[in-house]
Amino acid sequence: MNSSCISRASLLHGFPPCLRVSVVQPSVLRSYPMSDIRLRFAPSPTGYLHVGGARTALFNWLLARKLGGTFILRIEDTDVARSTEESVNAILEGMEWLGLDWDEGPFFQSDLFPVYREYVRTLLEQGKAYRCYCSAEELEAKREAALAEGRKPKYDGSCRGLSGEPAGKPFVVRFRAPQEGVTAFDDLVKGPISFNNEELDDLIIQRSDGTPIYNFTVVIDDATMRISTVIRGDDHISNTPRQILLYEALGFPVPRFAHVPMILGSDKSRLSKRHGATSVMAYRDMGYLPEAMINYLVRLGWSHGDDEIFSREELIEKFTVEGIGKSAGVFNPDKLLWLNAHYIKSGDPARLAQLLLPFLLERGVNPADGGPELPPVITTLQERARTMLELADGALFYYRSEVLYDDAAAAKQLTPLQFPLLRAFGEQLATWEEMTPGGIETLFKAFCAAQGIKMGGIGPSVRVALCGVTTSPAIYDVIAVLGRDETLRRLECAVTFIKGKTE
RNA sequence: GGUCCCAUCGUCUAGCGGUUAGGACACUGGCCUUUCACGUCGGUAACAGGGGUUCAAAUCCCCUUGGGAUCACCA
Repeated sequence: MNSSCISRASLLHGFPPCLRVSVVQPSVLRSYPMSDIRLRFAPSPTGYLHVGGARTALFNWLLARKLGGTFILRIEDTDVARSTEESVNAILEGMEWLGLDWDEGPFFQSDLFPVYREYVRTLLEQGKAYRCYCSAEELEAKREAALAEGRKPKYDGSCRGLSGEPAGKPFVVRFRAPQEGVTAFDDLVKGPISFNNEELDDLIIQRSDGTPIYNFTVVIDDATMRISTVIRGDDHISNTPRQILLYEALGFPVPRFAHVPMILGSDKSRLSKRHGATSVMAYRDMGYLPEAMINYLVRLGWSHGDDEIFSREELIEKFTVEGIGKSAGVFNPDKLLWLNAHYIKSGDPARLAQLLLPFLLERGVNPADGGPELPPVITTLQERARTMLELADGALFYYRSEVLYDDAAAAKQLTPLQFPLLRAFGEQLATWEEMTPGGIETLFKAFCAAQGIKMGGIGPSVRVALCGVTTSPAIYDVIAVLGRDETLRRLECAVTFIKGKTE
């Protein structure tokens, strides 16, 4: 291995003592010697955490956890104009919601500008970079002309050989890229990829305002943070040869690359808002569980035989880069919904109760104000809710003091014909001992036998009396959760309602 | 347009020379059932096209076609 190169690089180019986040530095020092496996997620804070970014983060996190490596979060905010603090917070919030914890960082590239400038100076001194005085307008004009004539819109190198330095004139710094030869790498997911160097031009590494540019900072950071494998979106493939050239010019070892395919919308174009929500947090607000999102995301582009359901532990155990597919995949909300339903169905009611609370409060219901305990309520609803929204809506009737009768349901089930039945059933229930679902079922059976009716003769009207609607959890469960007193109260209300109707 | 990447049911995918091409979502038929669901049993549905290599190709190679990415003083 090239570990000697790595340690040399880190010794020579370690972090300056000026990192903004104070908790960061001790962990840097502590973790560096601990592991050679170092992965990172490096989003740019120009928006929320979208599902594509989240999946990239997940793959990095999974590999780090599987191999006992280190997972680093780095915020790529070198574009001061487009980066915002809200975006940083949104990304952090998304990562936390998904449970993707990081071992080092978050680092901010904007804190490292002096470091980058130092490397630029070195490259300049070594003649591996040069000042370019062409204006942005000039360049744009040349590019358009080239495109119009069908030539490559590539920098013409006019400042390559400049020696005089017009003082005071603004300049950018360009990397002097080799114009011949081939740059190749063996991508961990795509296989061997190579580019002719003549396709590459002298990329700008520092703007005229002195700030560095992504393709440069990403190399410096991945090298100094000793990232062993770079897992990122395959929209970065075409950047990779330029970056490799930079690694070499800087004398850094080149990391391994794994370019994961994009996520597409239903029309197979790049996933965007017009396909629906793309923000991870939007899914939380729509009532999705983080484990469903994780499970969905990991299966979009990664597989382990025919397995579909993975716990976090299983993922850490089974994840491999080899399992990542090469082709882009369509984001399928239906499957996400199915996974969400699965996790709601099999989730721990007490935990779901915690997660459900905000949705309930949003609907003006606070279980703390009275009514049945939330976990048993959830148990009756789990297999009929696909999202937390549906779970919340389904739980409302338990907590409303007034049952809201659906017109059609009341018209059909709360009739004078049912009046004596409901009243008689209430009388039976008032003295019934066993208030468990099974016990209540026994009561219903006995009641039906005594009245000479079938379940269909009493069940539906009791349901409407208690829930107000014709669709609800199993009626035995509802009664058990509501309790005798509340059930009797609602039965009485229904009886009164019928009486009111006939008068 | 140049360069690069990709190609199995509608969608996510298994397959890594020999399979009746499997699973999942969705759709759909039956069963279960006091409602709605859940569950369960079954069904429809794919190797983009053309050349090779091979006894044998969804699997390997080439071409075509189709999709995507990228060509910024964005990341």
